[in-house]
This record gives sequence, structure tokens and C-alpha cells, in this order.
Amino acid sequence: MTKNSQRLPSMPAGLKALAEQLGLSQSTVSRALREHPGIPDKTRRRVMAAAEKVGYQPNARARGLAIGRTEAIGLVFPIERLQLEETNFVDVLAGISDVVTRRNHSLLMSPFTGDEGTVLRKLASSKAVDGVIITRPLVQDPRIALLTDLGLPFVVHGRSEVAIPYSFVDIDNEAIFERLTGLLLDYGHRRIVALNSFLQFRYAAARAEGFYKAWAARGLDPAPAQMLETPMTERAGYDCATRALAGPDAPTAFVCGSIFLARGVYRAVAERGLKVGRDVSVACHDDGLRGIRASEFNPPLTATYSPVREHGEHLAALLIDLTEAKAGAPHRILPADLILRESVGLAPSAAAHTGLNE
Amino acid sequence: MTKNSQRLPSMPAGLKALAEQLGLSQSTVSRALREHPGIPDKTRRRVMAAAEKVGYQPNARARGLAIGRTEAIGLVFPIERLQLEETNFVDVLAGISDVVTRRNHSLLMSPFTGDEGTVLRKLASSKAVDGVIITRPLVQDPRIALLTDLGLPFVVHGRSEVAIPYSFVDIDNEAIFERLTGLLLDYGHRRIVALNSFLQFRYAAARAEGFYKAWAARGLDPAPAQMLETPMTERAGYDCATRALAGPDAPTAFVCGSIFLARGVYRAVAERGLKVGRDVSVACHDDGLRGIRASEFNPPLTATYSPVREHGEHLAALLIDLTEAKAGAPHRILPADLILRESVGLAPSAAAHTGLNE
DNA sequence: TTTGTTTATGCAAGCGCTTGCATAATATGA
DNA sequence: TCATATTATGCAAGCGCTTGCATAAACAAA
Repeated sequence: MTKNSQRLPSMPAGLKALAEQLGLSQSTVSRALREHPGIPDKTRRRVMAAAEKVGYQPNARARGLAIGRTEAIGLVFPIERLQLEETNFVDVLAGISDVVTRRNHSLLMSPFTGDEGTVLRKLASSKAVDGVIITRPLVQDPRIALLTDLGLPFVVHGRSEVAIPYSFVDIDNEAIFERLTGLLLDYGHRRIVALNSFLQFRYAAARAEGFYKAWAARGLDPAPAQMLETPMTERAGYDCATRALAGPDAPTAFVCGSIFLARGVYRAVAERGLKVGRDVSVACHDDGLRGIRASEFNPPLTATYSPVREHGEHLAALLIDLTEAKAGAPHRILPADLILRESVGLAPSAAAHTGLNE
Repeated sequence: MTKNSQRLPSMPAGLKALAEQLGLSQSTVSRALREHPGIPDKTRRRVMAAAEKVGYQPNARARGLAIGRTEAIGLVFPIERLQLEETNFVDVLAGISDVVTRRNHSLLMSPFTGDEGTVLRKLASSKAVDGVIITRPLVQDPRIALLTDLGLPFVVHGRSEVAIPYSFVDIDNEAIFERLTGLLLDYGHRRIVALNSFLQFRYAAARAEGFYKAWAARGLDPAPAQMLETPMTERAGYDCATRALAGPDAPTAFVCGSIFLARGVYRAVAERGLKVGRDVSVACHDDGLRGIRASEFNPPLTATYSPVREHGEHLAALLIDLTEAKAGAPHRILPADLILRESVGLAPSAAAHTGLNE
């Protein structure tokens, strides 16, 4: 009877057992473990020591049921995001994981195929998580209204143009593209091609705005400029650049929405026997992905820098705060510094263009 | 009173409400939804229709508490696996996600820093998941005994040499390396360098065995051969190959444990002005990672092929089966076909070596 | 009609925890 | 010493579901 604890460290070991063993009630033990006030230090310490000793862990299901929270958050994403070869998703995930772990929460992955609304509804009504992170918002994203209606706390990676207040983590995409484009303009480039994602996504739309704003700010007509909507892949960058460089009035510069695109552009430029930074300039936004460093491009790539891993950290932190405090709709707009490297140079025959565009 | 349902689709909508609305008891509704026998078809259909209509989803916490399962599985991994730039982890994860979703389960990510045992114990006693997937087992892996003791169902990606029965998904690493090595030997190579992972990992140990077995099977002495333990990165492949090629008795062939290593070897070979497939042969094991195709190497890479994405699918399927049936310890050893491409050629001056080694 | 079966449904306990309220024990002030 | 404030602890309800057992209703057989 006394020696039955030596064998398996895995006996039931619930609150009840622990309480009995201590000669206390479940309530007292529970409160002691949660450090509720009113439990004398001495008792608390005794309880905690015993809990530690038997490795007591509250049953998450029961606790969740009782307190009405799970201390878990969900990450909802189309399953392809994990399968794509070129995606920043994994980096965001790494950041999220990190914080979730640090804050003693769990991360429930909710990959889906088909309709995201269904998944969100299910997540909300099954109460499996306290909140969710959603990604890649559209300019008008219906998920925001849905989640608000459902009463499921959420934070968005990126923004949308909806009127409802909500939490998000984002960068200033408009300013970023304005900055990159402005840089090229100031170096005398006028025939600039912007490689952007699809305009239905708010970040792409914002970047488009920024792109045009840079011209307007200088009193220039962006007429000869082109803005292309394309997937953010090396392949797409290569194809677009190849096509653009082959045409009449070949561009002297590219602004890229992702480092993969920039890679493709580099390849196209090289293949044409040209040199990045001399014949063709390239400026890019850099998500700071694992293992792809703008500084190691040849030549090193001029880019605005904002590592999405940190976006992930903020997303998780914000969401957990939200589920704990039920307060407002905090958001965070992260900075993105422009780092000048060698991929941007003066426009060839810049003089011919300066001042007069066409 | 009658028009209060039009506003928010998010009213409580628990079992109780549903039952009241139907004029039935919770028990009947519950059983109808779970398709228990004894509920007449007519009732069942009526209940299901109503549930569908109000979008009823059982509260996962409550259900979990009641049935003693969560219908969620955990994936336990050191957080770095997500941060590494060269890792097959994401591909495995994609496979797992896929099946977990298809089988209506949830995936709880359990990244950790520090001691894995602690995480597993916690997961087990908090009952947050019905089972876990663990990865990268050591030759002697303590986690297997621990999990068995804890009574937490699990499946291992890979195998270990422990005596306890357990479930796993693996490939025949020994056979794979024997095959790759044998191929090179049969092409007349004798100065072969094997780039392997660290031997504490069972898969690496098995590959080492296979490597030596190939020599033994042909009555050859592997004396001039080298087997290197190294991280599975492009960089490491490059460094090892560069060093090896620079030395006296430079190898004429490499066997690589990962496609990243092979990449590095290609780079080193090219840098030395040599040509893969003619001056130096390379054979590899290919995990079928997203976006890295052995067939697109230049020259195309000869490799044994077993996509880890499918490993992931099997891992999840096996684990879910296990948690549902509590049956034995099923395992799956997946095939890996050898695909011949141009990276392996006859050994230069093969004649000089054939038959007599060193 | 009465009894025995079968079928349809409901009662209530229980899953393991939290927490409002009550009580018992102890300390404080008169 | 007694009333009163102050701890320290426990009781029991409840979180939303499942499920063994009981009951009621319907039907079949006698």
C-alpha cells in the first residue's frame, strides 16, 4: 500500500488525489496552486512542493471547461501555405511558436481546404481555442466581420479596409513602396517596373499606392512605369523581368515585393548579360526569411527590412493579451528600415531623363 | 422574442438549447448526433437538420472531458526545427496537417526549448492531446520508454534500438545507403566519401551500417573510404567536399545523406573545375522536399527517393488509428526507389582500381 | 385484455477542475 | 471573558457533454 508509488510516475494524480494526500480540500489546493490570495504562504508552499513532487499537471480539458478558456490559440491557414516552396509562412510560424511557448499557451494548427468561414465558425463554437490568428487579409476582408460577430478574439497579420475595429500586426506597406520607388526615382530611374502581389490583398494594394505616390511627390508622371501583379516567386520574377527587359523601352529598375521576386529578377538580368546595380537597379522589400539574406545577393540587395518572424511574435503576444484582458483592439505597425546596398545605382544616361519624363 | 435569432448567429447554441428547441432531452440529441443505435432514423434526421441549421458544434472541452479524449494530437519538436533554413521538418508537417484535417482532428504544436521529457510529461498529464508524434530518435532513445510509462500513445518518425515495442514510420536507411554505395562501387569507385549525419541518431547509424555493408558484400575493404559526420546543410556539404577534393587521394565519389549536402558537393566540385558525373560521382538520398528536385540538379542527381511529406501523412494516420483502437504497435516502413540520373558515372581510370583496392 | 418485447426517450451521475459562499479556527479589542 | 474582526479552509454547484440505467410508449403475442 505504501510502496505503490514507486513504479509508475503516471498514476492518476488528479487534484483530488493530491488534496487527499495533503489532507486538504480540492478548493484549497486549487487556490494554492493558482496563488489566489487568502491562502497562507505556508500552506501554499506545502501544496506547491507536493504538486511539484508528484508532477501534478491540471487536466487541461477540465480546467478549460471550468474557467471557460483553453489557453490555446489557433492559427488558421490554407494548407498550401505549408506546401509552397516559396513562402514566408514558416518564418511567421516560428515567431508565433516561440511566444506561445513562452507564454505557456498552446498552438492549435488549423489548416484548411475549402471555406475558411466554416473553419472559423467551427473553431468559435467548439471553443477549442481562445482566439485565432488569420493571415493575408483582403482589401475588404469578410473574415473580420465574421469573427467579430462570432465573438472570437482574433488578430490579423496585415490590415483590411473594413470599418470595424480589430487587432492587427502590420508594416507600413505604402510607405515602404513609396520609399523604395522614391529611391530609384532619386537615382534618376524613370522606366521602373514594380513587381507586386495581387491587388485584392490589402498589402499589395497599399504598396501600389505607395508606388504611385512616390512619383506624385516628385511631380512626375508615372506613365512609363508599370506595375505588375504576379505571384511572389523566383520564377515569376524571372519571367516578368525577362519579358520586360526584352521589350522596347526596357526598364532600368525594378521594385520587388518579395525577395523571391528579386532573385528571379537577378537571374533574368544576368542571363541578359547585364549587371545589377550598373545596368539595372533592383530594390526590394525583405521579409528576413530564414536562410535568404539580401546582403548575400550578388551584388548585395538594397531592401527595406522587417523580419516576419518578429511579426509572428507580435501576433501571438497581442492575441494572448487580448484573450486575457478582453481589452480594446491593440495593433502594432512595425518599422521597416531601408538598407542601402549595391543593387541600386544611378540610372544609365540619367541626364537624359532628369527633369523630363516620357 | 421570435426575431432575436436573426442578428447574431453566435448565440450560445449548446446542446441544451438545441434539445429544448427540439423538445427532446440532451441525451437523445447527443445520441442522435453521434449516430448511436437505438435512435430512430426520423428523429436522427430531425436532430441533425436542426443542428445543421443553427450551426451547432459541440464544445470540444466538455466533450473531451466526458469522453476522455480530445481528438487532437501533438507534434513535439525543438523550436529550432522551424528556424533552420535547411530542414525537412516543414514537409513532414505538411503531411501531418493534411491527414489530421482529413480525419477531423486537431494538431497541437508543442515546440520546446530545454528538456523534451518535461514537455512530454506535461502533455501526458494535462491530457491535452490523445497522442504525440516524436521525431529524430536516437539509437537509444529515452523518450520511448518514457512515453510508454506515461501511457501516452505515440508514434516515432524513425526508429530506435530499444526493446520496447512502439509505433513508427521509417524508411530502410541501411538498405538505402547500401544501395547508393553499392551503385558507386559497381561503377568502379573506390575512393568514396560518405556524408552522413551524426551517429547518435538511429537513421545515421543505420546508414553507416549500410555503407560498410556494401563493401563487405563485394568482398572489398572500405579502408580508403571515409565516412564523415556532419550537419545536413549545403554549407557542410561544400566544406567537406572541398576539403576532401583538395587532399591526396581525392575521392571520386560522394554518398550524401541529404539533398542539401549534395548541393554543397556540387558547388565544391564545380568550383574545382570538375564535373559531376564525369570526374566526380554523387549519389544521394532525397527526402522529396518542396521546391528542391533532384531531377533539376545539373547534372540531374541520382538518388533514392522517399518524400517525407508522405512520412508525415503516415505518422498522423497511424497515431490517430492508435488513439482510436488502442491496438498493438503498428509501424510502416516506406519504400525508397533508386532513381538513376546523370550524377553517377564510371570511376575515372576505373580499370586501375577494379579488383584491387588501395 | 394481459403479459412480454421491443422501441423511443429521459434521468442523473460523472468527467476534473474552479469559485461563490459558508463555516470553522484563530486573533484582536473591550 | 465575550463579542468581533480576521484568517484558513471546505462545501457544493456548475462548466457542457456523454452514457448506464430506468422508464414510458408502442407493439406483438397469448
